[in-house]
Amino acid sequence: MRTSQYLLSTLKETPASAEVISHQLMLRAGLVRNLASGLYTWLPTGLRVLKKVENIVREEMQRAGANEILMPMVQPADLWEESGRWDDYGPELLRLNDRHKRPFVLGPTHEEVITKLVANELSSYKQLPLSLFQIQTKFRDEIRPRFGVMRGREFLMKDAYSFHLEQDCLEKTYQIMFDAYCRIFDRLGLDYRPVLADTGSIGGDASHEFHVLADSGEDDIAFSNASDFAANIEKAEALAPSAERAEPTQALTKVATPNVKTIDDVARFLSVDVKTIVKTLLVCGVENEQGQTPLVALVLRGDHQLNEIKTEHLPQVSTPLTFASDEQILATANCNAGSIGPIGLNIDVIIDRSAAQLSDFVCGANENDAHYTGVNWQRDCAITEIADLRNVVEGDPSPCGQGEIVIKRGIEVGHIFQLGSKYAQAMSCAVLNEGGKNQTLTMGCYGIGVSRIVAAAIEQNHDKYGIKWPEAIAPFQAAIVPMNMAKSARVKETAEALYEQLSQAGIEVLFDDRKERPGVMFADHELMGTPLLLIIGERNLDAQQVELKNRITGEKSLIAIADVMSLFN
RNA sequence: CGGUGAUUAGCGCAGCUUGGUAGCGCACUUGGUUUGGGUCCAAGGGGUCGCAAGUUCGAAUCUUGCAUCACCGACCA
Repeated sequence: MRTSQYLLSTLKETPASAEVISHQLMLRAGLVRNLASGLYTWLPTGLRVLKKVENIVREEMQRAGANEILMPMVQPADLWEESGRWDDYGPELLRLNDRHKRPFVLGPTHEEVITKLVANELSSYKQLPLSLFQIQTKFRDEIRPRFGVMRGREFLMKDAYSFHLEQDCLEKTYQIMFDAYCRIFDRLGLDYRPVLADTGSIGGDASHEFHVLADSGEDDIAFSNASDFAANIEKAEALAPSAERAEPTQALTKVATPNVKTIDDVARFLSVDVKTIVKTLLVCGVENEQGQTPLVALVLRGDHQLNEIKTEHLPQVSTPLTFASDEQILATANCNAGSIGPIGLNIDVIIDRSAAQLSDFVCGANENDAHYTGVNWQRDCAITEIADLRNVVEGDPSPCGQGEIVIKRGIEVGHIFQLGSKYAQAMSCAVLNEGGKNQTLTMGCYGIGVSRIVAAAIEQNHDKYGIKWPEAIAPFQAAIVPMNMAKSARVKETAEALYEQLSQAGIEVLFDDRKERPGVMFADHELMGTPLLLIIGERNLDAQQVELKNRITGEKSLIAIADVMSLFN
């Protein structure tokens, strides 16, 4: 490719809207352009990278035995009604009508379509197991698109689905997919970790997310500093404190705390550590026989954060997790948020493991502008139920039993999941088993955010000059950069000949044939992250040499023109 | 969904307080100059100032409404 025929589109200045480095560089290097919130056009350079990522993913999925298919992006609403997700999926699901006013959705994922397909196509256990995948555009109407293609509304995803008669077969395929994912991210040259993930409301036994480690990531990952343990913070268990609860030493005392509302206020007002305060959160419970939804109280140590995923798993708590309104709080606790405590509440009270271990603590008095000090469990307030409600924090013992928790940020680029039979059941996806009986299938699903990988790779591989692509996904393998080609016939001839030779050999080379000064060319190629520059100038032509510059190492060297081809073997 | 801010040329911004012919830098075009790290000089092209209504002789500027975009928050007990 010649730059004179190519849409280079590099920018000197960073567009103001770009927050994270990958977004800035994707705009500056001319990879993408924004169309509307969360919607991006892929320019030639960006598309080259995207296609390379796509091909690696495709090759490894095929190697793992999956068949590629392509499903429609627009899906009829009745499929979603059949699975129950028309009501459950929420506002991220973009719904639309056709000219006959028939409802459709833009596919955010394809469990419904694929399960329907397999239900129609398969009739015998002999056809199992079966893995299918597609690489296709998805649409999710995100509440807050951000970070460029990292969290766009429209994005490219590889989604694979496997179908099995039995759980052990699913587990085998799950492991094959796990290994395939490791190969994919290894080949992409990314620093990644598989981490335990929550299985969500769907249930199932196992789920792993694959995270690229980067400070700009939106997920917190809990690692052990002494083992391979890694889990999404949503999933990481906070173990019960090993120490016994200390005996009470203080008397229960009600103190006036005018205008003291937050935990920090309380700590400051009473001059106590936030760790000796408990906070009581009121959330909506599940509907009872009378058709009412009572509140549920959650008690946590002041310095801890509620883990919403763990909380949603509690049978008493409604899904999705909903915090009580001010009116509900007043009706239940006789006070405003800010003065709630567990003592005397006549609703379910669920106490976090760490909060349950406190003694002589502080809590709200269920009376505005009042708190209790010297509170002790059992003496002042019965412990009815203890659960793991909080996010782990650094320094907690690792749930694997070895070492302490360390927390890092990650970008989720893959997620594999043992789905079970939720969709197969809903869509009547069954085959005849060996005994001639209809048997509902069990499924696995396996996703990779292809477009997100491009951004994640940049987050991990850049410097002040621009992108430093891992070789496997660089838009070009090399660029030919002639010095003053317009003035030197020799330089021009050499560059043209080399370009011809490399192109013929199928090397992806960008020939910078613009009439630009060297500095402009160098800056553009460094911004775009071309791994290897072939610099052709008068000064080395007498010796029949070109200069090489490596983008990753910055090393320069000379090589005979005749030997250039050998670089690409 | 809540809060904050923004919207003026392809990009980055000024002008608005105090209403009176729409500007700067980058990019682009032409000519010259320079040529191994974003040269320099000159001359140009390009904007319904987000949209709509209002005030006014006159609105980018003042008023109101709307839209879009961005950031923050959605842990309050």
